[in-house]
Amino acid sequence: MPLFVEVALPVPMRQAFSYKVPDSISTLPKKGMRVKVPFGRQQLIGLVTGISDTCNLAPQQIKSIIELLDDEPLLPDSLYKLTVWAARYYFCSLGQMLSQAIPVALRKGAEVSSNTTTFWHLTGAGRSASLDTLKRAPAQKKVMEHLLKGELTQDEITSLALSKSALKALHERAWITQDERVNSIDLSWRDKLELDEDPLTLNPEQAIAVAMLNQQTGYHCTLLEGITGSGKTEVYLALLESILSKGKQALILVPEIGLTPQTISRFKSRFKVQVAVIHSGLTDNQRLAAWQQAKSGEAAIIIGTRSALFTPMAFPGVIILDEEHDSSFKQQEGVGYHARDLAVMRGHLEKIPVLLGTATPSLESLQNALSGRYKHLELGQRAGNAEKVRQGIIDISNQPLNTGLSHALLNEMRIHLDAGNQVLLFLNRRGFAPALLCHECGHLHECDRCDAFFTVHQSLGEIRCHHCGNHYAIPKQCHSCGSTMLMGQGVGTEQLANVLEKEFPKYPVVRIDRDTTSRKGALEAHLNAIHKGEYKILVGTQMLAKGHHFPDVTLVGLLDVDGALFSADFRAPERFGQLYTQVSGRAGRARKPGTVLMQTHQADNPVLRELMHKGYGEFARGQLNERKQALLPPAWHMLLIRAEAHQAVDADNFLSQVAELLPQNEESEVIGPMPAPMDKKAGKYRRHLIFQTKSRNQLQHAFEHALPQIESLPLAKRCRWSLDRDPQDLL
DNA sequence: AGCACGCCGACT
DNA sequence: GTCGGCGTGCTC
Repeated sequence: MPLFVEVALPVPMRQAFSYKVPDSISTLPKKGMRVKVPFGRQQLIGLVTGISDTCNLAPQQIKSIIELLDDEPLLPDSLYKLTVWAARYYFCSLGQMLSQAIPVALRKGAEVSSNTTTFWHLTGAGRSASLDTLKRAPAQKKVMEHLLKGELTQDEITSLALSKSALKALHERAWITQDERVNSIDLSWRDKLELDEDPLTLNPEQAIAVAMLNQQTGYHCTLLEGITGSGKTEVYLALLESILSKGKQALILVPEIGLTPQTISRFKSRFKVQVAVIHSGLTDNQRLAAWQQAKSGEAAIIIGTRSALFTPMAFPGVIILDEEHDSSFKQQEGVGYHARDLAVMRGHLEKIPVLLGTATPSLESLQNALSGRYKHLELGQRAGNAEKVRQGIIDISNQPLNTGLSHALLNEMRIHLDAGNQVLLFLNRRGFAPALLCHECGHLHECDRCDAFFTVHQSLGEIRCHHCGNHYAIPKQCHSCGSTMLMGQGVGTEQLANVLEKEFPKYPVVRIDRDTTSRKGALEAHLNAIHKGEYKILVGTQMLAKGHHFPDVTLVGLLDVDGALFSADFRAPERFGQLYTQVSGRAGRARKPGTVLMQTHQADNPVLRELMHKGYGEFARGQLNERKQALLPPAWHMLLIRAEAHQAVDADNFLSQVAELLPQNEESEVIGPMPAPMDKKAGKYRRHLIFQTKSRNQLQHAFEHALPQIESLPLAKRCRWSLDRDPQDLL
């Protein structure tokens, strides 16, 4: 009887493909095993998603599997289910989602080392046999000579390039034999957990949080809202101790490994267990090794970024997601999955607790905590006796500015610098100047491929578009009127650093942005130098705010508050509130009191005032209310449909047709099509359509219904389009 | 997503 | 005359 399998392939088509299982394949394929199949003119590796003895395709259309790559399903059932759920939720093909969920090495067909090892050794007959009788079988003689020295594993046989047929012949002669032995996996940590250092004494808040967490059984999601310095990591460690001592593993997700080496080393140095750290510096094979350690249960703790969410665990115990508000947990390219949301779903499926930690909860998690879906734990006390920061607003309306710096800020900087401290300035614009302006005709030089101005990079002698990478030498004459009176308009980090060097010649300046840290290890080197005090003035973009601790920084200046508050992006205020809270929580730790100053034209802005005086918690609740009023996430649910075409009308018409296919009523709304905030990018026109519904299920059902019709629209082939569920930004 | 086929501009 | 640009179409 012929046997057919359904295979999910890493292609964007939302369908499975059927293949015949040839007689040459003796093992029965099972759901979740990898197969190599012919696909068009190429060969792909996919996962079996179904087995059946019938197929309704015409026989000549069906090809056969080339190879079955596994002898058992690759993923535990819970992870397979998670992936199926995610593919449905994010409206992508199962194959695409599955290929996100397995290590690259396995995607390329690497072998999963099995739990057993095959050993070859001599039999009694073999030992007493005379090698002279093998004169005419040199290959067999070679095998015998090797085995006389001791037994060999199958892998060693392969690497010694010993002949397979010689092995077979000797086996038939009963001179040699093989046996399978279960690999010794060291799981001793499960029986007796040993600590490498003593836990710190918890303060009452921490102790209560740990007690609450330890009470839970099965699935539970907890938001741990702990202000900077309140000791969240110590709570994680205490929770880990109880999980590990039960013989269960922990998966810890962090925004970016390179940025939090201190936190990682705390996990590593507390327990005498194997810790698998999955970071971007690993090769495909190292990643696979870490994956297998987690799968076998050898690694008790697994620490990684977004993609580590899919790491299988033999003894799942807990998932901890640190800095849960961080936007890097949402994948931006391809399938835009959110590791935080999937972590919660994984916790459900594995029946284990999930802990989300942050000083500045995302509005999504805050809403869940307030509504009671998540348990809400708060840590409000700072460990140690750091003093509260001084905060202030500098009103720069009608104030003379020196390259974006007010007198008030410069004076304050001088005081802090002269006292021997460091000063940190945030400016969210890279480069020298955000635009090149003609002083005579007022022409601003615009990228010819995007709807954006060129940024001037003085040191590189070029103008560069930050949206597509397009760049030219700085023009000598205006492109519009030919005047040579060209000047930079606005201030970027490069120019700011230059001016500060002149203004404060005694104090070395360092600039941290994507331009100065693109080289691998450059960021770490800069951070080290800052910690050693080699620099006194730190100029940087958002990336300087992420998880760094600078104990000698006593003054933080935010130069471009207005830009952050008045953005086309509905999440901009939330992100600003998080940034502000993170930096003000870090200014002046230890004995030194810190000061945070914001320059703005909107000194009376109620949002700013609320953030300053009432703190992030109140601010976030206010923002949550505004989102509810505006029917924005997380109150409503959003799907962003992006379309891109050479002709703007193609994208427009396509999205209009999509809009027709979607329901519009009191609980379901379609906005657009409208030009994307960056209308033209890299020479293509971009349009957006937003589909919003009151409930998650409405969105799911309505769009699932519309999707096949959308895919069959003729225009769907004329433009490039993509779906982004729960979009992080609309740019 | 790849990969091939296919039809129009600047080069040996 | 060809090499190569990317538009379009197909993949069990």
